[in-house]
Amino acid sequence: MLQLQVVREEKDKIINALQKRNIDAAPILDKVLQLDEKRRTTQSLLDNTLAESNKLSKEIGMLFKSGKAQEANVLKEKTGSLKEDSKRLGEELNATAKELQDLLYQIPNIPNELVPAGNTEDDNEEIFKEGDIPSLDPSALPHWELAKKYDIIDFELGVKITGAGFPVYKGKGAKLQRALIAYFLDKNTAAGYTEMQVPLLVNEASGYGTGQLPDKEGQMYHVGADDLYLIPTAEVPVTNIFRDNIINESDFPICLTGYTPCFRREAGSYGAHVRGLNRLHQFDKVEIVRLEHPSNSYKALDGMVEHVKTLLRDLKLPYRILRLCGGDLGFTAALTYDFEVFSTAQDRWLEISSVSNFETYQANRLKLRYRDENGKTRLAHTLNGSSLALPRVLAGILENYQTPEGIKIPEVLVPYCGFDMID
RNA sequence: GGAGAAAUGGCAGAGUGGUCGAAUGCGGCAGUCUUGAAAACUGUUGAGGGUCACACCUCCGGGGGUUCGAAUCCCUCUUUCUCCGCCA
Repeated sequence: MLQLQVVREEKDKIINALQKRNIDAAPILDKVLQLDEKRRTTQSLLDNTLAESNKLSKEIGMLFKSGKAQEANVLKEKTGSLKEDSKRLGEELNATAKELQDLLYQIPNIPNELVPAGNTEDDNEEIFKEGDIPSLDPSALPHWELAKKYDIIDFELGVKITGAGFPVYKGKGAKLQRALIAYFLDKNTAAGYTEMQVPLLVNEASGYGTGQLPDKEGQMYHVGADDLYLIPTAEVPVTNIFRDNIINESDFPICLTGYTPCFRREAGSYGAHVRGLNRLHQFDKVEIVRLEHPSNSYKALDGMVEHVKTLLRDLKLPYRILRLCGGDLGFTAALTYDFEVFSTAQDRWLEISSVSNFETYQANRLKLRYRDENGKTRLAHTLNGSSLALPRVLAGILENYQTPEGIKIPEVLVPYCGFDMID
């Protein structure tokens, strides 16, 4: 959520910046400013009314104490109309504040100046590419065929138990998955991130805090009986650890990592793009989250990108990094880098990580602040990234490491797996 | 799931109708002393709105009510603790 103060002071700048998202923000910002004005006027009227009746109450108290009950009763009568006024003004204020809040929720984050203009994923900017694309045998298979051939992932079984998009990992497939999780967590921990295990269901306030609510509730599974949401990413519970917190400036940076399953309802895709592991309702992911001082958050973002690079380098997977364009940028992000692994057998890039700086956008909703050197509270910056999303890494490994003899295990994972070949 | 108790500032904890945004202790910050640190001492220290700055307003788990006036009384919800039951 944008800060009101920023909207007040930099309206034109915001309108300009949001054009990159192909949004004309002028009408909504005008409405916001108008409501803000109204809110403040109403607040001021209410404050004066309350001040008046506070004063009278004090006087009445004094009078009663000194035995002047009659005079007190005269004053009492005066408070009646003040009470009505303050009730009416209070309701008006609440209604205005709510309307204002709802509008602010609808405005996405301001893109960083590095964000390229553009409408779709085709307009994303490739900024880095590394790793050799292996030349596979013409008989090379996509991962869903390999999964069947070596009996390591069973999609039909998942359909029986739950439904489409809930695969069952079997034997060496399950073990490889567990190895990846352990490996990623170890790497993240070594890089200074503290490992956390967090709840997989969150309440409504947490959903609002990181921006999944309102508007995107359709993407999350909702447990109606208890009004809880299954997390779509560890970002939600991990970042919400700090909701309503004021932290010391000296505590920056705060670096956390966590492994969780992620649950996404993901409506509306089709064909090969959802085959196999490409798109699931339940998948595993290791996430990194950082809380940063505003002056350091972009340096931190670069640091996170460098860190994710090392994971892919170690796995010897060919990948590229994209800077997302305005049209593809997430609602809450100011700048996002996507990592994609090349799936040789599918002949396409698969997104496996998304690393973003949210600046103060989430922090404003979370009321996540720090105290600066003058003792003033200011909003912190939040960042997060996948390190990494498991299924597509798995797909990439299966497809790129396949040989006529079987699927080789990337060297760094062999100690975690306890085997070096799936055959 | 049943019975009882409780929810106050970063933490502990006082406050049962008016002068309480809230005693006190710890912690934090600044200073004195010290070569430096510790200890001791002194001062300071909740958040939000509002204002050029003040004034002023709101907040004692959430919501509602009684009252001229509520941290304090009433209703309700949530959470925590103790005991019992069930259970990985």
